[in-house]
Amino acid sequence: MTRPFYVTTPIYYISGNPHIGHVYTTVVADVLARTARTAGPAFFLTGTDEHGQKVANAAAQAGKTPQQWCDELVPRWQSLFETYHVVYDDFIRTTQPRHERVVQRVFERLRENGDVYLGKYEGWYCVNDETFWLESKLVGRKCPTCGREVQWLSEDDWFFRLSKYAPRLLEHYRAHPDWVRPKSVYNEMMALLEEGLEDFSVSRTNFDWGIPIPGGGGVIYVWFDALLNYISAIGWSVDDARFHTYWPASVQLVGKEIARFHTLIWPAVLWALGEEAPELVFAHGWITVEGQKIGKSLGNAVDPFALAQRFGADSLRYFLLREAPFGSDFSYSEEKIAQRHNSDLGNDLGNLAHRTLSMLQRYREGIIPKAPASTPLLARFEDLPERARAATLDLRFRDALEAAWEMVTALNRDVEDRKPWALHKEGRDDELDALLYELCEGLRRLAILLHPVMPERMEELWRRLGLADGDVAAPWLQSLAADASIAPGTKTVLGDPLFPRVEVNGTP
RNA sequence: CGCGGGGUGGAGCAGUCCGGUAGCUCGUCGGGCUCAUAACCCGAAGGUCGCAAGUUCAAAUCUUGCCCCCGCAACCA
Repeated sequence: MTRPFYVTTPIYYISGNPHIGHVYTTVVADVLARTARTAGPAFFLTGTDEHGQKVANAAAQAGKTPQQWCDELVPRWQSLFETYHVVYDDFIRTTQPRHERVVQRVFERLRENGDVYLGKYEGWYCVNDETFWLESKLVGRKCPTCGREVQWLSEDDWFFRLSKYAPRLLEHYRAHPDWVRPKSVYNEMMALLEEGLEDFSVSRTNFDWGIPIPGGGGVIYVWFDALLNYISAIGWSVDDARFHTYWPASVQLVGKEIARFHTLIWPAVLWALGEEAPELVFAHGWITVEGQKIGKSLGNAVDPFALAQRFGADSLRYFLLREAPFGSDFSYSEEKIAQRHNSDLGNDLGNLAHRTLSMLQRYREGIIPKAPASTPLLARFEDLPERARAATLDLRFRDALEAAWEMVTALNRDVEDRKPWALHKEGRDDELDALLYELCEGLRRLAILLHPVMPERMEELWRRLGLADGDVAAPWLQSLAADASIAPGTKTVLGDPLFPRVEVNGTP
């Protein structure tokens, strides 16, 4: 029995509404989980990060308690993920007792073994950014990030002994050069490591929206709290058997700006607890608009609900995975989405399905004809599913999709080469049957192959092919076996185009 | 000298680690086909791979210097 594939997204900080970036990470995790499930069990965790001063402030401004504020916002995130056909196995919230209990236990454990100790924290503090700044970084007494006044703060804090783990981190990085990807992030983290690491404060006393420190003395630093979600959700210290079924995680997805928390601090905390570091942390790039970072302050945030409405959630999923090599930044625009949608999905794949089903309707009353003795084209793509799955689980989504499109192109070309309309006119029925069968079986395989990326549309294609609901997500060993090919006599349905074209101009 | 990424035909990108005919998508132009969502198929034009020097039989790819753009730098993926 293979170990389950455990994939996580960062938990999302709910100080505002979700945007396309949140969809990005979560969809990627969903595609990984769905792909892993074609070969075995998987567990996909996402959730929300609800503590910290920013949330407290936002709630206060809205005249609500922080808990009320979170309770009202969480459903919005969940419905967004639902809109994008994301199916997670668990959704953790850092305000849930199951999480708070674990965080406190971790804190106690580390305090006992000395990895958390009492020290003094002093410095210039920016309330807005919840950040301490070195005097040299300040811009005339103002926060270099947000430009607000900073204040001098001095407090007794609990510290995590990160410095102690620097040698082990260095060793781990050298022994596992692929544990942080892409390479650029690995290099950056390696550089930070070589500069040396300092212990950092894991408690806060100037506000109280957080998990109380056992024995009093403020609340636990929100990042320390948040990181632990990855193990609290799977039962660390509560259900050891369950925990060890999943941990260490197979892939932890993060945005590149939070890579250091996940690749320097996180493994150290895990080691302090006697646990293993995750197998892979992948820090992906940013979606930019015209080369600019998306942000509320820039006013260029796009409502992801509206995008799904306009292009279809599956088209967006496809776009996000296909557009750029996973890891690098990529520039997003509605024109680009429309282009991908129209050309790749509408013209290539959608049209292939439509012309095939249409010819089948016209020439064979929609019934799958008898299977040909051999189909060289299908044989040529025999290993495509395995190649695509390997690329996907290696987070090379673009390569996986390009490989799938080679088959789409080959099928379209085969139609031109063999001219079914002529075969029909000339009454060459066996040849026509063979071609139509090959096209339908090709579509069946594409539906299986592309289902993790476009679950809803591929299920629809599956139904059009007259196949049984649910089987599209069956294990590949089963659905791609030689005897699983589409059965002659199956009744298909033409239907409307799967990916109707959208106008490219007319940007709202 | 804070760290890092990038500059490749009109646009967006791959290729650079492990030197050896510069590839993909879109767009443009020409042709074919008619089953199909003005979709599909074939062909063509278009690049001295940021600049300069070096190494080499050979450099987008290695070395050095320079120019330009962009991220990160404790909580916006």
